[in-house]
Amino acid sequence: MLSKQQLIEYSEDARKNYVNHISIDCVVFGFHEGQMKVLLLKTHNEEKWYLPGGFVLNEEPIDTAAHRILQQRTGLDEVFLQQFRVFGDPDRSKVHNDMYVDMLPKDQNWFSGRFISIGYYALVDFFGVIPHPDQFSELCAWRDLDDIPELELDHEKIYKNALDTLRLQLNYQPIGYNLMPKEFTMPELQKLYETILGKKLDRRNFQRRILGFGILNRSEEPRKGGAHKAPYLYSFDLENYQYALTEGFKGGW
Amino acid sequence: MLSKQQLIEYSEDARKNYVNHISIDCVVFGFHEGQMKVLLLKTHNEEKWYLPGGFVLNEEPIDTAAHRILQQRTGLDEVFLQQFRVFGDPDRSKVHNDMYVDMLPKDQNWFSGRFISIGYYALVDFFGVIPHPDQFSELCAWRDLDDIPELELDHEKIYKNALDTLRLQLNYQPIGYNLMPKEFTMPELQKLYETILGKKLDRRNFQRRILGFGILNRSEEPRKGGAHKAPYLYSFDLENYQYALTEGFKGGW
DNA sequence: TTTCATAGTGTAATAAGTACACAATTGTAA
DNA sequence: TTACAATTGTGTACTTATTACACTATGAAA
Repeated sequence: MLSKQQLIEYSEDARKNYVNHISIDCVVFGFHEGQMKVLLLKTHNEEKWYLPGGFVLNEEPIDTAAHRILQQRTGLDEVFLQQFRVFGDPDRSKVHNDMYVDMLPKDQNWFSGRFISIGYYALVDFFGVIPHPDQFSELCAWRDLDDIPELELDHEKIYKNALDTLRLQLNYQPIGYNLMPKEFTMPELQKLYETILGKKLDRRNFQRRILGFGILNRSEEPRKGGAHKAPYLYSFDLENYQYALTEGFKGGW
Repeated sequence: MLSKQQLIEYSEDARKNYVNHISIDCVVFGFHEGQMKVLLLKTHNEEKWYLPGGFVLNEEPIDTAAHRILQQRTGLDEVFLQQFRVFGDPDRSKVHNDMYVDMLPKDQNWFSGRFISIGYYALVDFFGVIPHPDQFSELCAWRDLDDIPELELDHEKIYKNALDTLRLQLNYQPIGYNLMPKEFTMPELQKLYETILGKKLDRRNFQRRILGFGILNRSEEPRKGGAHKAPYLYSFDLENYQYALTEGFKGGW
């Protein structure tokens, strides 16, 4: 929560530079040590968790705004970003309206009105991210998919909706390129799918299917290191990957 | 285009009642005589065509706003409506900004600013619709999918995006209930799919597939009338249809 | 009653998805 | 050095979906 002085400054700046009534919320997915993770913010001195978000500059395309917001939270310039839904319940930001209602009169108070939020989800390279809290937060951190804290406002709804969308996308888009390192083993890639879907997959069938997409190259040298047979290393065939991204996997009708 | 007096009245009303910077545009699909159709508006004394659209009331959920807007254009209370994408290019409403810029000072002019538009598509019963032009338009009319005029602003992009989304949805959702009459023949339903997809399908395979979804009931009595074998009549099994709507058709992963 | 238009139906071939088991390789500990 | 544990690579039979394709049936009009 902002102090009165902070609110005055924030509001003045925001009212001048941002499009009123519009916000952006991002669900940022990363993958590390066999676990899917989401980037969350925790406010100062409170156990209140939020999705990273922000507003749209007056002359800024909304996708650019989402990239800018993510750049600020993660340090990353190029991420896979996709809008997936608008959240426009009139009461969705009521908590924030009420929080600041007494501090500033309505016509000066950035948080006095309703915000309709555009939901984006991002797939990012875990190691590329340097989490930066925003001015409302003391902490910006990864949380495991199966250890998400209670989220404020309607952010749980937004997060769940993003995950559902991502699961659906698995059926007609490749997604690993933005989440995996350059080289990876088949079991590692399988783990990514399993953690997104929240269920186990059959090793052999997974391999056949994913290879069938034709977006992987196998390198000659396997990776050694464990007390077991050395797995092959794979990397994405960028050309085919890009093609699959735009064309989709299976025809349907 | 509004006259100055109209603009003053419209702006005053809109600025009081609607959420600024947000608009809604609807792509309304109907089906009649084997042709997929879209509902379009034509402005007074000009050959300018638009998608039906509107704004969000101050305390109104966005889905409700979309329903209200559609109710005003079609007279229909219950339609299948789905948001599919946000269009937020800062220049997208530039033509309208410029059109009215000299008539009213910025702070009073509803059309002075940028509008970020939430795209909805609707599937409606063709015969239920009584098209009502809005105050900008002299005509509200159905146009065949293969005879869409040039559209103003970014409405062509919105329309095409809606159609693409609809085509994708065919793969994991039933869609006919909102477009077909109570009873229909298999060839009629096939025509719907063909006109959405813009291509011919095989009769026998279509039938097997659609029956496989388990959302159709066949009535005993066929429909007579043509100089050919009388086709069976089908209707949707609402319970299964509803289930398929929420659960989707095929599993994928 | 013949003909035309269009509906109903089935089957073989191919491709995709599922379930399941054994052999190979690496590092570690006996 | 050898046996073992862990985990990888690979193949096959079975089932289910998809595709391609052709004949028979019926109702109305000539």
